[in-house]
Amino acid sequence: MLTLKQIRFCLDTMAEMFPDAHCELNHRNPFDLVIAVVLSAQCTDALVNKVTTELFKKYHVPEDYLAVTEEELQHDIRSIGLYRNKAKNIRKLCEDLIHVYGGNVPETQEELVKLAGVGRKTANVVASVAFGVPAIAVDTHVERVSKRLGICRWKDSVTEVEKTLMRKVPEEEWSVTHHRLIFFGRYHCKAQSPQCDICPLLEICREGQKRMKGREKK
DNA sequence: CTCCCGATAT
DNA sequence: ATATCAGGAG
Repeated sequence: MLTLKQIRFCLDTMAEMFPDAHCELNHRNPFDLVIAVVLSAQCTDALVNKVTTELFKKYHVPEDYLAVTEEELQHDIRSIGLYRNKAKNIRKLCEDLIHVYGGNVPETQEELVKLAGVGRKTANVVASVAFGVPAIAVDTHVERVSKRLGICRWKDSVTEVEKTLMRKVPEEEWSVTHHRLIFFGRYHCKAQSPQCDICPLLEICREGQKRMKGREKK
């Protein structure tokens, strides 16, 4: 496990590598963001943006998603994958936004997670990006990077990864750290081809050193 | 735990 | 051909 000082080194290095790490899901307002993040489950953000470019021209408010049939919405998001679940969730989510929240998106994680298709990770992204609430959403990149570097343990659940990060990173840095971990994971410490050979964190990375050793015997 | 699922990289 | 992608519900 990394020391607090080593974690600091990781965060500072990632800040240099990705000084402009930010939310890459296109959106005009909190409502669009909720839709985009729900759609982004198990799907690249590039593909989500491709779909929402057209989707957001057709749908603007929760009522719009209820004005068409579920089959039509499925068709409009079909290239995303998991489109049956997502279409159903989005419609239920829009109903609740209208009936419980007066058509507005709630601002706290507690309220957000009650919405259909919105789990802990999505709630954190929306609260953080749309409303400036300090949060660390643990997605596949944050989890993989935290485990490879040794910020947390391999066996840790997503909830435990989030707790560990919140404990070891100052609250005012939660949101930027979250985005830097994602960029680091998405563009450098990639799932299938991590760039260990040119990684500035190799000296403190458990997994990276293991991988580089396994490569010498070739 | 399984299921949902098309697009893309490897 | 297979792994992976800003996961969540049952």
